[in-house]
Amino acid sequence: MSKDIFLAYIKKHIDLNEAEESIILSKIKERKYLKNQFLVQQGDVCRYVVFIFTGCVRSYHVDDDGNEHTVSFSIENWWSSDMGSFITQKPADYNVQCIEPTSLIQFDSALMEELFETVPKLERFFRIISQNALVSAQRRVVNTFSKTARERFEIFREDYPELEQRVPQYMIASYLGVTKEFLSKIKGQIARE
Amino acid sequence: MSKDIFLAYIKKHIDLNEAEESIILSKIKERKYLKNQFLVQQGDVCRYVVFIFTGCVRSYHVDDDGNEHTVSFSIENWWSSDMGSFITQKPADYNVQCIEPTSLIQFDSALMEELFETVPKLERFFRIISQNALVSAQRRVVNTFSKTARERFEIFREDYPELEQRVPQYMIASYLGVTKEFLSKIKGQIARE
DNA sequence: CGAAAATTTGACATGACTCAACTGGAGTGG
DNA sequence: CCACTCCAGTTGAGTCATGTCAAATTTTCG
Repeated sequence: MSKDIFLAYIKKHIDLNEAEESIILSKIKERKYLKNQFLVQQGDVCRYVVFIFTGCVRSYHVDDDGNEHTVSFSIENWWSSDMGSFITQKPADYNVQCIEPTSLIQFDSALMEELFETVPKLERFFRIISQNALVSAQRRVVNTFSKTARERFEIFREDYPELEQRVPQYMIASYLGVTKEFLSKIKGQIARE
Repeated sequence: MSKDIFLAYIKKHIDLNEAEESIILSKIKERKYLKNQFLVQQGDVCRYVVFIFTGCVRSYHVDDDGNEHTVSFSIENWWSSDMGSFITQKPADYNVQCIEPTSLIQFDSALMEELFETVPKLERFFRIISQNALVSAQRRVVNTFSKTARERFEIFREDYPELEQRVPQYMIASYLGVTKEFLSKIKGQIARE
């Protein structure tokens, strides 16, 4: 059952006993979204952090010129949210939208706190997750500064080989920080070699 | 006393009782570094996370072409480390170097785990800290993609007004993701207005 | 004071963007 | 099942933001 996926995922990072497992199972439930549905819209307050069973979700910011900038793609066994908005309860900087039909667990603040109280180990779990995400985000900053668009694209392909198939090219461009036209030219250039 | 700064800082995020405070105080001690000393060198394994009382520390990556890319500046009441290396015990991607005489606390893995065991609330504390840092890092990625170098510089000035005085310009340039020459031209342009 | 480091400035080069036109599916509906 | 539209992707010409390199100037500090 899909909730077990979640337990298995937690147990990659911390140990859980039976009691803790059943507490967690009792508090979470699966929810489904359709392709193109929004989990958060930029400007709204983000009420949930989600854990994804199946599907794919994109977080992106639309700037003053109307250009989209993809912050992250989240797929099976990963998290998504506008954390800044979730924590501060201020308007979200990002849209969070399903780009496939998606099945997930939604955690609101109350549920989070309840889980932390009843299973304090989960603080550790989320600490570890957050630290890992921070390390990736910093690496992305450095890559953006030190690599050309083409290199970043090649790294992206290696790091997330499945995503290139699942995600429209213009979204990948906006994740890499280039225009869709330029990414297309890069692909052309690679193909010609 | 400077260790109290650390307690006060923790207490901005979580509550501590007397017992917890004294446990923490008993386990930490101040250490001083001179200007230009390295806390970590790229390629070494990072053994510490540090909390800074006074001074300033820079994390930066040197790429294959020999160019520096600043990941972060850390000053009073903030953290520094190569988290990726600290967590995985693999060679560090970053240099972490004092750019002022710096007084700090060093936490190695053993001390971290000991603190987490004796004061479990600290897991929560570090979760919160990490989440906040993640939010900033993501915002930085989006800014890099959506703003010009000049805009990024102006945002930097607003966000960290003190740093511009304390940090050499070429390091700021490498934090913003531009060359030192180009940042100089931006400043010239701003001054001329 | 003198040497090294940091910053400024200018000429030139280029990676990446803009805009506009074109191509090629993937629906949709008549 | 064809015609039409819509959206994604491609391609090319021209432009711009930023980089490179080298020289000149200023600041820092032993």
